Amino acid sequence: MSTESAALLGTLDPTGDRAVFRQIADHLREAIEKGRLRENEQIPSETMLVEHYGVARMTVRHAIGVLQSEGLVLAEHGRGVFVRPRPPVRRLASDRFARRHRELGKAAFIAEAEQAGSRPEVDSIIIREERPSRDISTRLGATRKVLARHRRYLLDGQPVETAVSYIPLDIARGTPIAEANTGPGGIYARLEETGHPLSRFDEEVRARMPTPDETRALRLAPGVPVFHLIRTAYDTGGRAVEVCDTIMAADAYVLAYTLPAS
Amino acid sequence: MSTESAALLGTLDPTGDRAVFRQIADHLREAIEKGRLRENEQIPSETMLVEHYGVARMTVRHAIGVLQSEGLVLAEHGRGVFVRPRPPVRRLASDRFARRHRELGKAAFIAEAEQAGSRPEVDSIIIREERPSRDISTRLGATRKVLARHRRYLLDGQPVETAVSYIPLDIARGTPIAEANTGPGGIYARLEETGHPLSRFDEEVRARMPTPDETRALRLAPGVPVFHLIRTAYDTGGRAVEVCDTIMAADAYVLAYTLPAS
DNA sequence: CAGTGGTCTAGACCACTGC
DNA sequence: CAGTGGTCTAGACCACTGT
Repeated sequence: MSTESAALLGTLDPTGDRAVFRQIADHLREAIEKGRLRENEQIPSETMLVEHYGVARMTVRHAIGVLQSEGLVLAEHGRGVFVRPRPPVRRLASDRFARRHRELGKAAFIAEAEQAGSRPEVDSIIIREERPSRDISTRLGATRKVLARHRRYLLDGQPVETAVSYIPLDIARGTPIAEANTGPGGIYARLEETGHPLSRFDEEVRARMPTPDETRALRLAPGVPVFHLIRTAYDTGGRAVEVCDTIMAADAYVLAYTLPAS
Repeated sequence: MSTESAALLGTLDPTGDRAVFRQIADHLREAIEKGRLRENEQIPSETMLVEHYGVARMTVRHAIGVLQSEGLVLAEHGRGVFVRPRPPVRRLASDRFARRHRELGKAAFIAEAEQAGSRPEVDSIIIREERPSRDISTRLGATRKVLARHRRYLLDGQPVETAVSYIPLDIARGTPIAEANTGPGGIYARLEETGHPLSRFDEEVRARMPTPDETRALRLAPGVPVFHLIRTAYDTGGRAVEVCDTIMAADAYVLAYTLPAS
């Protein structure tokens, strides 16, 4: 492997003012981008890089740390450092909450996953009454008591999304919305049955690095940001009847929207 | 300051198996989240943290590196490490390409910025004919030659967004679309005038960590992901007439969309 | 100038993986 | 067991900031 890495990697430029660890990171990044190192392939070990470049081990580790925080490689303790594969991507279409889907009788996530040949699961379900944060309360029209539905979604055992729905208590109490199983079509179908036909959803999208809690809940690799979605559902009377706060692993999703031109 | 930091920070738990640098990062993160360290406030210097915890300097630096990659703090050489303020956020509404805005005669970016009291600029403009990538070509219906319009947007001197528009050459050639200044309402207004009234836009949203090029072009701080938007404009005949590929600093934007319920 | 962060060394010991 | 990455030390010298 040592002759291979000599071809794979360049040599340091000692005159330039670019830090050595950055030059090493540049070499490896280029090898990945040019395809000389492929997905899931192991990059040269720290020992080999130390020998190849003639630098201290901490310098090599620093370079690898840069690539990790860029999301390009993943270190596995005792095995090696590997080029990160692009995970399969779920595409969320802007019509995913259209009524015709609800009428098919399955919750959106389950139906989509099964169609894609994945095994969907929902766990960590907590349903309880809460006093909403200021932000949630504002979005729900100054509501003071809500039903909160927490849950986590998994595909083939891999967590991909956590979500919390907030529904004003006067709407949710005594309905299947307060049950673990909300029945065919999910809570949106129940809202429409109980006097709140839906007119539209407003969705806000943010992206940021995860908190340690989110890293744990979604088993995120280093260098993977999260999408933070806040969706508000309105009934035909213009009342906000649900706010859904969702965190998703950004490398597992493409969000698709259609915007009107008129 | 040393007495203050003793109150600010906890003490290490030598029995637990959580690494020392993680414990130090946890203490600082908690201080930031609980508000004991405010926006733009300097955190204790490396020297102070070394004394407070009785560890090597590299250990303290590792802890600070964790917080940097989470986007919580920003190190300034020779000054100190500071709690990152949340930058002012631009909100992109889903009606931002509605015809009524174009008819006001200003490009969307300029109009929005001036209304918000910011000073908008556009630079790095490159307009040239290109052969599109496979992906762009597919989105434009297998077009083989396109006009590419590269540019960068700034607010108050701070770069916030880079964008490249691709327009099939048979549509763009000989029109103001091929000029640096496309005139009132921008290229969408010109497309509508030249036989391509617009019907809708499809927009795809991704988020990931930036490449080094993007870090430079947008002057991104460590720990800030980017939004990657790919928007396709369709005319009323169903033809894709433009693809716009945009990279935005994710900490400067909230994307807002409206989804239909029916 | 003193104080700050940035880079780098040359070791040490540990924990995990796979044979 | 050998080889890998993870943590940590105790120094060194440098570059930048502000007074």
